[in-house]
This record gives sequence, C-alpha cells and structure tokens, in this order.
Amino acid sequence: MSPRRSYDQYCPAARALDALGDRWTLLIVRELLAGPRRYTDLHADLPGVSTDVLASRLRDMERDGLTTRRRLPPPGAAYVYELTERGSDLLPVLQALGEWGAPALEERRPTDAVRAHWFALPLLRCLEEAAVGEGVIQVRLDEGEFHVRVGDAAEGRAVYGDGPAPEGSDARISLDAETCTALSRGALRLRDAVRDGRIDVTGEGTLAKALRG
Amino acid sequence: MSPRRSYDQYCPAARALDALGDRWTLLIVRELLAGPRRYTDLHADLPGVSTDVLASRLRDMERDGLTTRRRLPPPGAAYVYELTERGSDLLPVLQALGEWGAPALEERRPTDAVRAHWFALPLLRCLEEAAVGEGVIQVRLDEGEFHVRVGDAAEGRAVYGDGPAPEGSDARISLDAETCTALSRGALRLRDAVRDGRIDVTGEGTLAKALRG
DNA sequence: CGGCATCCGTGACGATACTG
DNA sequence: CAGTATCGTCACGGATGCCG
Repeated sequence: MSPRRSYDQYCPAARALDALGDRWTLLIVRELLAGPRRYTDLHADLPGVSTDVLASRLRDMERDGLTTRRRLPPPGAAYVYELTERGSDLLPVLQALGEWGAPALEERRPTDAVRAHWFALPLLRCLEEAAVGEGVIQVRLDEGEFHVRVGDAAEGRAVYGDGPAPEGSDARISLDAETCTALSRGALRLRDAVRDGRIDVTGEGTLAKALRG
Repeated sequence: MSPRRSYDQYCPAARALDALGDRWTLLIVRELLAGPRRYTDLHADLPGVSTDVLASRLRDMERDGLTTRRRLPPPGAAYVYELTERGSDLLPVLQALGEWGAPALEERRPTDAVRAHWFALPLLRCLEEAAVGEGVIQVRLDEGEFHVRVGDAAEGRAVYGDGPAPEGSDARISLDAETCTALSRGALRLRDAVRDGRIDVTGEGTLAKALRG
C-alpha cells in the first residue's frame, strides 16, 4: 500500500517525502495539476508506468488526501481523479523542481516522450515574469494544446489546464517545443521570441497586444 | 549505479526527478545544505539508510554534479562531501517540500528521529517573514545547535549551517522543538513566541533587539 | 575507527496477461 | 475502460567483513 516505509524523521521535508517520494507520485501530481483525468488518460501520459503501480499510487494518494476519485455524470460516466486542495498545494514543489530541472532539457534524447501540457508550468513562469497582464492564454504546440491563466493575483487553484480553456481565452499563441524549452531555460526572452517570429500571437484584446510587445 | 531508470520524458520536472527521485537523495541534499559532512556524519544523521545505499547515492550525486568529494587537510584528514553550486540550487526545492510537509509535523511519533538543523529551513522562513534585519543568528535547541543567516539579499549559498557559525553570530536564540514546529506550521507567530517566553533571545546588537520586538 | 564492499532476505517495480 | 493477477527482476534495508 502506502509508504509504509517512512523515513521516520521529525522533519517537514522528510514528512513530505514520505507521501511524495515513491516513484511516479509527483509526476501523477503534475498530470492532475492540468485538471481531472481518467485512469486511461493518466496511463497514456505517463509512459512506462505499469498499470498496477499506477492503480496503487492512486489508491495511496487518495488515502493520503492528495486526490479524490469522482464519478462523472452520464453520458460518458467514468471515474476521474482530481487533486484535493492539499494536492493542489504541491504546485510550488513542482515549480521548484521544474525550474531546477530545466537546464537538463538541453539534450533531447530520442527516447524522450513529449506532451504539450508539460510545458505549461515553465511557460507560465515566463509569462508571469514578463507581466503581460491578466487573462487566459491558449497555447498551441505541435504536440497538443493547453491553456494558462496569468496574472491571477488570487494564486488560486487551476492556473493551467490541458486542452482549450472551457471559459474561452483572451489570447492565443503558437510556438514549438524548442522555443518553449529555450524560454523555460532562460536562454530566450519572451519579447525576443515574439519579435523573432518564434511565437505567433493571435487575438485583439489587451492581453494579446501586451504579448506582441 | 545512477538512475538508469530514467522517466524518459522531455519535461523539466521529470528531468529533476531523474536525478533526485531515488530514495534518500533529497535528504542527503538537506544534510549537505547545512555544510560539508563526512560519510559517518551523514550516516549518523540519516537513520535507516544502509551503508551501501548511502555510498551509492553519494557516487551518483557526484556523477550528476550535485556534490563533490574533498579531502580535508591534516590533521583530521578525511573526506568530506559538499554540494556544488548546482546542488545548492536545490534550496528552493527543499523549502517548497518543507513548507508543504510542515502540517504533517502535528503528530510526533515515538519512532521519529530528530536533529536540530532540520528546523533550520523552516525557522529561516519565519525569520525572513518577520523581517528582523540582517545578520547571523545562533539557534540552540535541546537537540543541538545551528545558525542561520537572515536578510542576506544576495540569496547566495549557505544561508544556514550546523553547529555554531564560524564567523560568530549577531544574536542567539534558544527555544524547544515544539516551538520550532509551531512556528514552521504557522500556528505560532515569532512575536508571540518571544513575548510568551517560548524563545529566549540573548545579544545586544540591533538584530537581537529586533528579535525581542 | 572511518569508509566503504559484499552477501542476503524482502519488498517495490516493470511487463504482460487477464477480467468485470 | 479500468483496473486485478501473476511473475521475473531489481532496489532497498540489515548485517557483516575488509582495508587503509
């Protein structure tokens, strides 16, 4: 079951690792930060995880208060997993991890899987730093689409999600994964990427105008 | 050897977990954030880690650029392990983990080990938030002593360390682990703890005066 | 004595097959 | 679709031994 193998240390970081240290756990959190997911979706976006391990992690995470399992209303009645508030509070952890790991994206190995929404967190950081304003930005990569909510002072939940934003978007940008990587590594600034045509911005609102510089 | 078991995902967080996801790795980083340590010291402050796993982790971490192994000059010639700059960059990760895990410190199990410097990071956050000024504070708990450097705008390396500060301290405080926990959980404010006598402050500098309120 | 390497039992993990 | 069952392999934890 759960991390019966506790570190048994009276230390906040060790306590966190008791709940998060198992393989795949934090990556499942990363997936669910993009919104509720079904078991099969999780399995598809976590290449390499075996079915039993995924099921075991989801059980442990629910037991530890990180996730809940909810049955979708018909039609399409299925179970979806989503983060609790406690689980959503892990956003800073994923951000810190991603920031530290960004330099390691320099090399792109042929065996590496790619999903569009994996770039949501790094890109969100760039957009926040650029202070382009407030609103929802729809992002299109070759690998797929996602959306991010920038400038939300509430610092509330669901700052980004997979696919198009249900409530619509204030601006749309299109770029490739390489540009995304360069932005997240700090090797490229948002302004320069837009100026060089590596980011295509569509939309007419103030947010789109701000993105164009 | 090293995480031969990569997640094989082109994602910054996954790349970070490739290097950090193995058991004990992040706790070794936590230890080394308090300063260089010898193998035996690490083994003593990480109860439960087996000798071969510790040696293996230290080798992997050195290979991944997180740590270096240096021979101390005689007398007392021994090897010490210390973080590289890349390794020190993990401070935000440990901070985020610690902040998230702090609520789990409510229950203190009898099997839990305790070390004084494990409270350094949480306490550092409290002191930074209280904005008491700038300088080095020596902290004494029943479990041991450590020191923290507050208000250092440089945000540089070595914001805290085990034992007394080599360069001396501007103020000294004495408190118990329970008070430390309450502070890190946000259940107790620094001002109130000082006022209630749960923190004893000694020293005459501006930093000590600021701590007294 | 500090710094590991070796051996061994157990449990976690990964892949495949199978079921409601 | 959403898992459970089975199995081989590897990583982990504990103990011991070696070597400077």
